[in-house]
Amino acid sequence: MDRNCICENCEFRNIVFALLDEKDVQSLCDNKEELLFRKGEVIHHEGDKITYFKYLKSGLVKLYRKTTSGEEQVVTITKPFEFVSNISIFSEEKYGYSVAAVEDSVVCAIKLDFIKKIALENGAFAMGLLSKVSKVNEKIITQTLDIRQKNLVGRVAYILLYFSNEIYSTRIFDLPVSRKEIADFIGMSTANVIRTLSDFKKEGIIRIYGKTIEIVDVSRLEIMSRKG
Amino acid sequence: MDRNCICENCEFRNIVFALLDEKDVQSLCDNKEELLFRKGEVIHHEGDKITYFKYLKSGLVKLYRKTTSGEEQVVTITKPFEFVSNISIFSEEKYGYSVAAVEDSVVCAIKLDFIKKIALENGAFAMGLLSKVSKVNEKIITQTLDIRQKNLVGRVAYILLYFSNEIYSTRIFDLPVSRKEIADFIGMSTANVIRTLSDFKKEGIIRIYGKTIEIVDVSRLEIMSRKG
DNA sequence: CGCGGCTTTGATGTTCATCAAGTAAAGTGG
DNA sequence: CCACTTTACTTGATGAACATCAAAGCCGCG
Repeated sequence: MDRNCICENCEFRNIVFALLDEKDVQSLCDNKEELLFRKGEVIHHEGDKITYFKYLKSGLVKLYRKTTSGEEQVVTITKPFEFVSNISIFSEEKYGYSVAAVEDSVVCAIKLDFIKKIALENGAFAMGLLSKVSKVNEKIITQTLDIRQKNLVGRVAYILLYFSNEIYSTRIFDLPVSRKEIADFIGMSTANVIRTLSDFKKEGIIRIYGKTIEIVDVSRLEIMSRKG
Repeated sequence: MDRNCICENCEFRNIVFALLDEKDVQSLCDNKEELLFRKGEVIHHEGDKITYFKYLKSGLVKLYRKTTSGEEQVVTITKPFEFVSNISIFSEEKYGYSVAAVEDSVVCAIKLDFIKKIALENGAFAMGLLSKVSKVNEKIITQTLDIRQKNLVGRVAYILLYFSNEIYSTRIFDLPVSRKEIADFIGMSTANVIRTLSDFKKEGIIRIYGKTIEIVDVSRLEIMSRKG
């Protein structure tokens, strides 16, 4: 029982597992699996039964769903230590959204029953979960509403700033998704996303080398993001 | 201590307060306030400090926020027993959204600290909250994504079906909001919302008597809602 | 009964999707 | 490693969808 548990030092512990005692962290460790997904691989499909509490340890994933007309609608793209087994994990039987890796990703999966059992016994832990779930959902809602209020130019600018500020924290980065995926994310046509990126390039706001984007003029991009 | 507590029979008890014992329900009763808001009155503004756990007992409310360009963006319109002190109540200090009554409404308000205290001691109760919060958030996300994927005609059809099916459960009802508010909800211009309603009327899909709407041909409306 | 806000309709212009055709890039199999 | 195939990207031209503007009708309220 005194063997080492790597969960003890997991960064995620401070986010929702801070309030577990040693015994619980130990059995957490026994109940978890770490899974590697390569770029492009699907972590789960919408409609799959929810049996695991999953979160992203490293990499990058996209949440998406199929629309009635068969196209793909990207809900959000999210980085480590946000839930992956979004959104409905504590309210539904089945996933409402698919999740796929857009970069090589490591997912930590814990049996949902186990999480629920601990939460029932430990109100503080349950409240930690509640707070985290709220935060994640709130982010998605805010982002979706933010995007909705903008026009084409504003949306493309927003996405570039999102990757730069929220995901990579750097002015130069590799786009982890295709132009089409960006289009599915912001609800515009692929051709117009590309056109807008070209326009930004012509105006000297960004530089493009294939998948690599460099933001040259952050403040102008911010202005464009604030509506159009 | 054996005086009657009306909370005991409140319909909301079965939704999240089912797992409280008598003592807790009693002190819940002592800690709550019921507030009446007239149509048009604001229940709280975005940016206000969150101190109460609030839910709608009767009536109808809209969640909304101001966009950067100063317009109003309606997040959702929600009926009794959904949270009003949405969305960030367990994760933020301040409201991210305003809430206003669109019909005369009764709101039950309980000190948030009190709710948190109970949740910390009672994991089952906390899990009930978690489940309910997830469900409410999920609904908002799904609705926002559903609206986003539709065109003008589809959005107007969707809203009519939403009021008819989700809110009023009847084919003939009084619109609780102005045309402009519908426009702010579905992200289209007021003029085009009106035009589309007129078109539906001309085609015999609905009948309009001022604020009163009668849905004549549900199935055609459903077809229009499924994309355009 | 007159004023202001909500509603309606038409005309005009902008924004954006779609289509098409071509180029670059990235797999695939020999 | 090269030829081949496929998939992603790019750009222009066209038309559809939608916003905006303006003018008029309606309705409630003081």
